[in-house]
Amino acid sequence: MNRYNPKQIEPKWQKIWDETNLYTTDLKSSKPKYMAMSMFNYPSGNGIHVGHAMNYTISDVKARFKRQQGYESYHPVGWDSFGLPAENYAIKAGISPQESMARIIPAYHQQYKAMGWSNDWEKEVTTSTPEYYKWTQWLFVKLHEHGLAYQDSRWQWWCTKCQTVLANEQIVDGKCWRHEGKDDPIVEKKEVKQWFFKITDYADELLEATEDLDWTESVKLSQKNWIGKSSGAEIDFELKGLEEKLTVYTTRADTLHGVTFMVLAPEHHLVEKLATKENQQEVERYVKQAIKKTELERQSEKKKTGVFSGSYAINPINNKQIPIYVADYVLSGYGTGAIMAVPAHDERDQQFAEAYDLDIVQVVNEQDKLINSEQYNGLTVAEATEQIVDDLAKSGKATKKTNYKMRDWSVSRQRYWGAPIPVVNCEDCGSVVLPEDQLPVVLPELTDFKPSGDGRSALARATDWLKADCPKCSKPAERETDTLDTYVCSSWYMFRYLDPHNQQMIFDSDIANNWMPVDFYNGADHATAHLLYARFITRFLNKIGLVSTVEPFTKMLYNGKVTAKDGSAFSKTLGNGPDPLEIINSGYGADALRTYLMFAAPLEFGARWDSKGVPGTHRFLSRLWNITEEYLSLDSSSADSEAIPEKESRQLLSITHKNIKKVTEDLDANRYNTAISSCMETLNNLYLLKEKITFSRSEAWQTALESLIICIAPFAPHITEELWQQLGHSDSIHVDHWPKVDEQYLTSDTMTIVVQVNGKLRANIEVDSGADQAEVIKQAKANSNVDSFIDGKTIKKEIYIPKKLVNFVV
RNA sequence: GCGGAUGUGGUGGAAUUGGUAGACACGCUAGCCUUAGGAGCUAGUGCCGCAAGGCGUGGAGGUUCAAGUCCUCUCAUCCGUACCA
Repeated sequence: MNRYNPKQIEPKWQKIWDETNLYTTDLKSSKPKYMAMSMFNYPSGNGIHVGHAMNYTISDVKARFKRQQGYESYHPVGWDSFGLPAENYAIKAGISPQESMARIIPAYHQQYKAMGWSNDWEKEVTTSTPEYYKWTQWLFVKLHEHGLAYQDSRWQWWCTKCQTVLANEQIVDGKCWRHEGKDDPIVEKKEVKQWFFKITDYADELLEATEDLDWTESVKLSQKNWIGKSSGAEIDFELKGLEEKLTVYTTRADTLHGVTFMVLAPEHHLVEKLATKENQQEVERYVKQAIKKTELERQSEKKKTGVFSGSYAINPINNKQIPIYVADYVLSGYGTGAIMAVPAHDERDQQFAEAYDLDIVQVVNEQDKLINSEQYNGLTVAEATEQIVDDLAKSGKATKKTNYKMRDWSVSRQRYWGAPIPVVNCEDCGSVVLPEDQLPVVLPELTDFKPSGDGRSALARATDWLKADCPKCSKPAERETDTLDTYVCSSWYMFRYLDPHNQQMIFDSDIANNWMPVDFYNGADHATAHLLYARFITRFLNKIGLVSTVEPFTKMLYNGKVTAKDGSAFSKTLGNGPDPLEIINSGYGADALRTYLMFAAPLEFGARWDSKGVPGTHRFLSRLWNITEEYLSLDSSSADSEAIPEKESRQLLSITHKNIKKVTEDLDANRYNTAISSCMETLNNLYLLKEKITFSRSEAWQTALESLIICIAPFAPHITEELWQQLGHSDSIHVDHWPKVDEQYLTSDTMTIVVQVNGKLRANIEVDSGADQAEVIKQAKANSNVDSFIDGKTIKKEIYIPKKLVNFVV
């Protein structure tokens, strides 16, 4: 008998699948479609790690399951190949990012294939190729055309290591998302001219649609918090001795009588004007020092600081004079960058008031009613908020206003390795976006990829490339040296997967309308950034009529990460994670690795790495192999091999169909771990049955084995393909083979009834399936163990749960 | 702080509408077998107890014939977030 040898069969089938294009998707197929994918990979020199193995196996199992069920299933593959690591590597190693990608990506091909993932390689997408980024640039042009891309000079988070601007989403614990190590610097602020995408225009619809998404709840919640909608009002305060007004945003207009001071953010444009002569020096000093501070420093400072400006504002509700302070606990980026402070009802204002000895006036009592508020006394908070804003609005001093935490998406990066922003800067016309027919703006080849040193990217060194004629006035001008944030590339790649070679359009709308949204999407990261950007861009593509869907991903599963045995993260820098290829090559094979990762825990939990785990699933697969080999070695020529007794056949088919039902339901519901355990249980039962009943080349045994193998196929594609073939099939198990549950085998002649006395288990009895309540209770009482507990006692109550349980209360 | 989740054997984890707690796997124990291997097979394995039986899902109450599951309080851990006016 052959032993199970993954080292032999896995490469064999990988080669056959490749040669027969088994996983090439026909996007125009008449079959129902299914698209399952994981967030695509950022290729680095290190190759795949066990976390990738986890992510892509999840979507692969899904794609395989659907393909077996008869869907035209698409499991795409691509590379998010622009970005910093490749550029930094290029600076260090002295080879161009183009060159290093050309080396790295083919190595990934080998690894993906070794994992047995059913990717469609004909439609592979690489974001750093001009064929792809032409359309990333095109997207920029279109967004600009529709008023959703604009340029603005702003204080931006700046990573000194990357020498580039960062979006809020790219800051992790006050540090750059690429440099969050212990010795890495905290981010700084720098005023830079940037391009922005106006995602805030879509804030409301994104927020509203979030509720209905079939996504992991925690991601939905993060997105809601990230958008951070709040309803309030803007209120104008007149300034003593100044023409200008000070506008504040508040959600608590009801507390207007409790305002005892105003606070401006240090960056506020009125700070300079409001600082009186006596206070000027101190204000300037404070502002200078506050702007330098980083978010991390502000966080660690528990004490509120600030300075008095010397000026006063007039409270529009009662004309009282209120002192104006400058303090860094007020942020310039939120609301209007200025607040009305109500120390009695806001903790931060209270801390500030206590530190600077300012008045605290309570205006709301414990019953949430207004006090010390003149004609508004007695109103509830909700009533007063409404009425005060209405009253002030009559004289134009207040307007209702909705505010969002979410900022516009900054997309400019001062880096070489990205899609050039398709803009020409002309002395006369300013920044001019290129017309479509001048795309792509191809990234020039360079030898030195370091930022130019003047705040611009390395592209400033490409002197020939820099020269371009202004599309408006045709005068000589200079190209933009910033490139696009890589999140732009990844915000629309799922569309390109559907039409990767199209030279005329970003993608074909007919195909996209058939295939979008993606049915299943998973990943262990990017809850807010990428997943929000992709939703935004999809909505934009819908608005301009390119696709009928508004959401990119129907189902999003936020899976857990693979961690060390104690639950701690594998460190990238230490490289202490297990190497999937090493595990495969050591003889356990990809099937055992895949099965372990999917079996170890629910997908949302992630898997804890246990070095005994893969040997465990390898044992399971070996047992599947061995029983099949033993079955195949039975004599198939004799007449009595045809059939086994009806009762035995029924036993076999009963466990078989129970398993089919369980696995089908679990795969649909993404409960992979219990699907696998059901298959293990079924296999154990087959081993037991083989000793108890006739083990022969019979239809029942053939069906039992084949069904089990089909159910395991999404997890372990190689061994199942091999056994399928050995069982006499010439087609692939992976296409259009999924068994139907036959209900007749799910019922049985007898049922097991649990018998309790006073809620405690006393017996399990087997009764006829047709038995009624009286009959079941009669048999329950007849049980000797039950009898010993009820004998001589009065039965107060008999509870009967049909087909399940009897409980005697004595 | 706030928001969200999760607490079940030595370990990872199972348990439809409340109805046999611990499926499946790892580990461990004993026995068998052999081509002595990273094997394979069989049996056992929540805790206490010789047993009958009792106890048991972070803790304390409660509802119920019956609670891992529902309610109240409480503790712990993890994740997200960070002065959002």
